[in-house]
Amino acid sequence: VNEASHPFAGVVDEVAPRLLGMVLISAFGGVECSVALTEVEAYGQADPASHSFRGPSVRNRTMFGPPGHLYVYRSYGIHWCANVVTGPAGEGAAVLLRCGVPVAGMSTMALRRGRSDHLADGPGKLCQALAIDGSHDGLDLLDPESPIRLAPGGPVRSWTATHRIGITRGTDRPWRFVADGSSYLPG
DNA sequence: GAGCCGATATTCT
DNA sequence: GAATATCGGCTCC
Repeated sequence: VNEASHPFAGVVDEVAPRLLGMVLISAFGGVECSVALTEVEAYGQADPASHSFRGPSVRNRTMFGPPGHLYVYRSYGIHWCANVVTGPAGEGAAVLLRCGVPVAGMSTMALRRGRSDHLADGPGKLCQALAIDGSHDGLDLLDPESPIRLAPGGPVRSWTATHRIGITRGTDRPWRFVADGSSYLPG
């Protein structure tokens, strides 16, 4: 499969909304948990808000790898955050997965979260519910053998683009994408 | 619900 | 030393 035909090889802010409605699945210990993505954010090349802005480093090197792979980083020293790498290898772009609605494995996700609501309505919570951590950085999300993968989901009718959350630079870019409709709202 | 704040690891100045 | 792509507990309403 050449890079140009890869589903996530395009420009990050065009790929990002296409992730809405897709199902992120984790399978550990024979238990499959999944969420349908409802909120994502694009982080691109020459983007001062992006981890890739200052070039490759030990932390962000996965961002500069091929598209469709999982980039996981630690946020505020406490939480894990998951991203889908986009664009051709070498570009350094990725989409942060901010929110999803539970699809399967709810009881396991509730155990991991220590509560039965608000299972994946935030980037750190989403990773905790799916048991995603730094050891999973670099996994190929489109590999059927991968314990963490992406699958097509129900269609998202429409989405809204707004400013990104929790950043202080590059705030002008409307690169946060939220699926419209009550069943897809964060929270 | 909104607003404040501490926890904590890694990067950057 | 300061900042950070967050969260949960706490106070107030």
